[in-house]
Amino acid sequence: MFFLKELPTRQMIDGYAGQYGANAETIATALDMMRRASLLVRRIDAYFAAQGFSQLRFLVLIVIDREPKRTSLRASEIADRLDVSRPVITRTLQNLLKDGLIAERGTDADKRAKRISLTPSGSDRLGALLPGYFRIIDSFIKPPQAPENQN
Amino acid sequence: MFFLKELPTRQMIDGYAGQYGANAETIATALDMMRRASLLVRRIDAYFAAQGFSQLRFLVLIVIDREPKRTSLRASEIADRLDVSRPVITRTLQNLLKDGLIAERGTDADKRAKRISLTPSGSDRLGALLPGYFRIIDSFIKPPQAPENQN
DNA sequence: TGAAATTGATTATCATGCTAATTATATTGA
DNA sequence: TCAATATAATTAGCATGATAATCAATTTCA
Repeated sequence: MFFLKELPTRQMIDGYAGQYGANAETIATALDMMRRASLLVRRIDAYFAAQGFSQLRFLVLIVIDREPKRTSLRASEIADRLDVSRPVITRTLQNLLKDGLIAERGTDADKRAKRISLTPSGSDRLGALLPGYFRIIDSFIKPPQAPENQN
Repeated sequence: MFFLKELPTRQMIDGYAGQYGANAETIATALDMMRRASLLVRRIDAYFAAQGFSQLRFLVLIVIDREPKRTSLRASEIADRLDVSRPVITRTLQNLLKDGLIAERGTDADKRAKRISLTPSGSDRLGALLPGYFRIIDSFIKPPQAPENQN
């Protein structure tokens, strides 16, 4: 996350960056992108929090659901598809399991591994969350009224 | 942060979003922005962590340093300029104080408030961190070789 | 003017990210 | 073949984000 509310003016960036040979235009573009993305991520996180959920749990359900030709993934495959450390995957799966949104089965081939699949309840939950998720993203990019700054 | 490594194809987005009336193009743009920003924030965080620092501490130093015509800010003014909760500001200031990078003085006008200023050490630290910071941002936007995917 | 409300800052506690270390199973190769 | 190495997953413990509750000082206004 990028927490600076008021981005520096081009002039200010020059004052900092100019002496290091960085391009102020480039820096301004990157800072703006980070700030905008942070605001969007904030909204998305707030949306999931309001549903007693989290973006990461949602993404776990998504990667299982979207996998072509398969209904389950190993924990390690889920970890491969998400840019989050393994222990966080473990904990997130434990929570999803506790809530009955996924099911685990051992694998025959490798006794260490687990196959994770969505339960009907997990599918339902995912389906229930998707419309709001897309609505937030959609309205963020092309706002009905003024976006940004909610404080 | 947005943790999905492989963004969904346009087709896949249509499969999810189309039924909810969202524009797949818009969604794809937003997901791409979030992913790119997340990767950049990761690099920046790694940079500061390698220096035993953090992006937030850096931003605190920046907002004090860049304030025109003043050499100190109240804690609450710092909080106003950063999109982070007050308790996090308190803790971050405590750490910066412990490291001797900022100094605190009470205010005459309001005995609750604190005026925060950079120490020479804090100024030096900020100056030492800036070049690397801009270099990362600069090279992320226009990469010398291939960017993205470090795992 | 003094009780009520507000404000600046902090503490307590929780959630969620991380790395390092551990456990159990599989694989490799001298 | 069996010791060494690698891999899947977990546990332990830390850092840093959040909210709710608290304390002290200030401001408001009946």
